[in-house]
Amino acid sequence: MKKKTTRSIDQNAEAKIKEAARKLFTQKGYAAVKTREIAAEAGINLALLNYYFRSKEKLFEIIMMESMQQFMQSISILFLDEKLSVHRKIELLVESYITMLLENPNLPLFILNEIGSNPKKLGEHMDNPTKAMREKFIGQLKSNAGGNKKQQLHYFHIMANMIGLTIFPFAAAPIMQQLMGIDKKEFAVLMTERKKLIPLWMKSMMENS
Amino acid sequence: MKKKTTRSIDQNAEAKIKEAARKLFTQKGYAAVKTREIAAEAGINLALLNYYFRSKEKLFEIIMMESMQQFMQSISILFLDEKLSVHRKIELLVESYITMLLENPNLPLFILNEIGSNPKKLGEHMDNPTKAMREKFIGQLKSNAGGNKKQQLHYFHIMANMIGLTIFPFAAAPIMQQLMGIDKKEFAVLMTERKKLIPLWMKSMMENS
DNA sequence: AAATGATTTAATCATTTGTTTAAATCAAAA
DNA sequence: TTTTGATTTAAACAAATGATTAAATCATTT
Repeated sequence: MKKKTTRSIDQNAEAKIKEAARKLFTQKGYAAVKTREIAAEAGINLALLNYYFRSKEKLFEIIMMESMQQFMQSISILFLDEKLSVHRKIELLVESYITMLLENPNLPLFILNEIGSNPKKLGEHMDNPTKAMREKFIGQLKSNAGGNKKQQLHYFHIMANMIGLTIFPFAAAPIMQQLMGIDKKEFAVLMTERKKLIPLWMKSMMENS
Repeated sequence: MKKKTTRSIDQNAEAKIKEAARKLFTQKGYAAVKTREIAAEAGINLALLNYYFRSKEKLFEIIMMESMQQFMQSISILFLDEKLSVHRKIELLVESYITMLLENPNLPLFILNEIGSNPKKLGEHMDNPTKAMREKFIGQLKSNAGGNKKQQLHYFHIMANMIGLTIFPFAAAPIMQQLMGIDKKEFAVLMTERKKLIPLWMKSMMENS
């Protein structure tokens, strides 16, 4: 009995296919990517794709699930902590997200698209800890209406702003760069600046709304 | 000599095709939409599509161009005005954008996607007045570093925040709605709230950055 | 009414695309 | 070495897809 017989020295085909698929799917979306393209990018034969993953759709499902997890997992760990204040959580979330997005710049658009065309399936891609954390955070936001004079900002605005300020520049990077004449290096610097800036903005936003 | 012989009473085929194409393209993107689908949605024969517009790609080009113009035109008119302050311009822009996006909720994702995969073509879809206006506004932003104590916020941040706060909720609407249990009606109300809120947030952001 | 030219249709073509099949190749076990 | 089972390949299939063709239909002009 053998578990695995690695034939090629470099990297086994399964991993190469997944890597190629992830790159292409996140870049161009499901429909625009052809199976032959994935095979070529992976440097393997077309039939291998269906041998390892039963179909294009199955392969996509896997990529999608992993991307989603990567997207959610950045938060779930630290967000369950009861002792952290909302502001501290925002700091941690923004920091961790921007770091992750600098490595995976086209994750936002990919996920926005996929969920946009399949809103129902969102729940399936999320594990329970993630859901629990989200509930907790929203609860914490709602019950945070403490000693403020003015009425509390709707938690939708707070979530939308936090996520929007963090994620949007990545989704719009090509436009922004082209439109404002900024190259990839400057972009990275600016995004790193935002790790500190966004929490400040969020704070003043929540205080004098 | 005839200009046009409108056969069908309701609406001529050309317009119906364009309308169907716009709906489907903006919903699912170029590759995911099939010519037969457009024909069915428009309630016409497949060959008509190629009769009026030479090909799927040509049809898409038209939809894309019109969408882009719709997106840019909201701004170009009022933004050339020298006498308006930056803050007043922000108020006008946010107001006008949100109004337009409530009518066309999937325009943002559509444009982000298309430009994301074809950054070079961005310039072609923009007319000169639009470019002029953009230059002017950025110039106004840069030279606005007046009497502030702290150093001025990079204009990239200002643009990114203004556009992000305005547009992102629409791009992420399906996720947000699903995740936070908000229906379309509430969503519209919240977006309308943001017409007033975003300019306030932008102000405090630019003052104590 | 007949002619004209625009509009619309059904049928077909050629290519692309996802998937399958049957055979070849290779590494490890017997 | 031979066998065994996993891995890889070339070739082919069936359906989907963008586009074309040739004929039919309709509204208007003559």
